[in-house]
Amino acid sequence: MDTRTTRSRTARDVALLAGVSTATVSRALNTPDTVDPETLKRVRDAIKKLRYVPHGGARSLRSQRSRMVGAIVPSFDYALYARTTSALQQCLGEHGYSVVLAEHHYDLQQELQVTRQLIEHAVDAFMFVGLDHDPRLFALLEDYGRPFVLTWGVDSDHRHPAVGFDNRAAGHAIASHVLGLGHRRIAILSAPLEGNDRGRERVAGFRAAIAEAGAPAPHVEYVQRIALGAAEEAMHRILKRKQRPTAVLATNDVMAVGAMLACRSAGVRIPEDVSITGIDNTDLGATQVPALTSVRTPIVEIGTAAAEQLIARLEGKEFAANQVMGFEVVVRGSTARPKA
Amino acid sequence: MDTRTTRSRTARDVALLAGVSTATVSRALNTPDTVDPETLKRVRDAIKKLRYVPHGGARSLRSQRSRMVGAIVPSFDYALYARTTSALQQCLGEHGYSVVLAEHHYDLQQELQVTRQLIEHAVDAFMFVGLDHDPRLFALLEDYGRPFVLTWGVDSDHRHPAVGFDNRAAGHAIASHVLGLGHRRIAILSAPLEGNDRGRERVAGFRAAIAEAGAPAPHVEYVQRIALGAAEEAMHRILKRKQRPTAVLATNDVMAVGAMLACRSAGVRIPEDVSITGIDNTDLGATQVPALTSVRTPIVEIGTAAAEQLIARLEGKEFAANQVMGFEVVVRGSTARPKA
DNA sequence: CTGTTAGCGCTTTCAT
DNA sequence: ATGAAAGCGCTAACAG
Repeated sequence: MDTRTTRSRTARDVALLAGVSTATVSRALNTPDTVDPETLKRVRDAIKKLRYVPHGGARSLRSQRSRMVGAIVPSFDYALYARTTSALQQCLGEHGYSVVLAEHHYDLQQELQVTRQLIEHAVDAFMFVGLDHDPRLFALLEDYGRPFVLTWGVDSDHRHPAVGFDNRAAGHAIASHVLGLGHRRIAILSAPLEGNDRGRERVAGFRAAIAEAGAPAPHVEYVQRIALGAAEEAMHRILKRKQRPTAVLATNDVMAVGAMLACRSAGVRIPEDVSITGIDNTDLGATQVPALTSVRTPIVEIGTAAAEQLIARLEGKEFAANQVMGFEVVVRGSTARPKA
Repeated sequence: MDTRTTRSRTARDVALLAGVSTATVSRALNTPDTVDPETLKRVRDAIKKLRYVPHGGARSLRSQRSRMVGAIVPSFDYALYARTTSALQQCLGEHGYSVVLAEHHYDLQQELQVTRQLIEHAVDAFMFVGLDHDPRLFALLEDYGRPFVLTWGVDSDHRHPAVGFDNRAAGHAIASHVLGLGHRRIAILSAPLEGNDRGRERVAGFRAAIAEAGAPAPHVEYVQRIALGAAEEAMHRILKRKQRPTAVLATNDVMAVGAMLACRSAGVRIPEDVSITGIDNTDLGATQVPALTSVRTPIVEIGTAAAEQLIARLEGKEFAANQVMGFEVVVRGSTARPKA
């Protein structure tokens, strides 16, 4: 069964109604200033009357560009990527590009797969999250000449265009805050690190700061999935250890809030009994009682910068391939000096 | 500058390498069982070797279908739509469809605009949120023969396919819970209602329950945007009123948590001084102290059902156009009997 | 400024 | 089971 039988209006129909050729219809659409104002009006009227929408497939077949950009994120669920993508869309939309969004659930194989699918749909350029990717992904993008930008990290070797911030430095900064309060027995609550360079860098930053301060090496507790429930379970495991830490550094806010839930149900007071920190400064963390100490990361700026870079490249303009943005530790009620 | 110069592999290249015609390449891809197993293998090897990805534009030009589905939501930011869309993608992905996501920021004009853009990109079918839409949207979809499904509501007149739940009943249910606790002086904290049938229905449900209980008509305070800060401001306005309500019904969890923030900063205790309720049962609300009383809505089920319906329609199978799902009031610590 | 023409890469008859 | 050939709707090159 063909559900598409109704599609009929083509440039030909518009041309007929306006009394011009299809070439003129095309010009009216793409380079209106090269068309006589009167003709232009006739064409536009015909377009409106027929509710004509050009066929993007035919267009991309011919012109080799679709004006679509793919944004491939780990998960829609995590509010951060939603905000970044939203900013990306906003900016690209203003320049006439559509955004095709896909998620890969932290599976780099699936990331490769969906990218292939989007290349098939003639997507012009890509935004990816993080620096860790399957080598075949880069080969594919190279093969098909698709510009792309990595986000949420800094590629210090400048092997690929990337806009983001230094996750290791962010981890270092918030760990330093906690160490500065006097904590020495510290645990790390870590998201799964496979194919997750952001998490890995953050943990590396935690460890570096702890080592520099001369404190004992931290226990690292891994969380199965980036979800409140999983983080809560992991925190319960931490709380059951004989040497309970006085501070817990989580690799992101979701992990940290999960830890808070565990403390509440176990009757452990924050920050009196244990200090907790997140990273990313989400609403989820900021609205807790006590409010979560975290790192404000450049969520929206990343999306905007990524969009601007891609637009520049698609239009053959100059662009800054590698951009490093700032972050800021936001101290709130979930951290305090350790007792005695 | 052409950034796409690298694109070269076509069905022709594959055909040449495999020693067959392009027709056979096409068959190998689309109807493999009609191709000799040996030939099939040769073609598949060639495809792999050349890293060939078919050109979707050409395909959709010829076959009139792109295997893309558009999901058009008010905002990526609000976690709910992200979850629904995620479920939609999951389900469609398993059937070989890609999802193109777009947001319209509660602007029905812009919704029409992006839909047009997606039709241009040959999107086969659509999911929209809510029942309120520009009449021209339906005309456009009709014109181009694109199946669509509305979500997050029930179209009791069955004018359009819709899967969701009864927002009015949900509002009625949670208001009844609050009334049952003995509250009579009630305020409503409402999201902007323009083009937002979900909110409107929820408020209608609140009002109906209040009227049925014989309580005085509620004050309705409008929030500028669906954002914590805006809701917090609105709640401060409520708290400044001479007759302070004993309960506040918010049209969703974000509004409710914003109200909680205002109470905290104003030293108003929840639930002793004021009870607060949300709708949608998000993590944001569930993790507050006290935890937010809310309505669990069928977030994931909606996405899955929408996907299943669209797949069925695209494949010409039977489908249930209108599906109504359940919800459930989740009572937590943010509601209690009013004092004295 | 506008029309004619060719062809983008693919699928689909129609032959064989 | 496979190939030859036509053509989907559009844009770019070339005339005029």
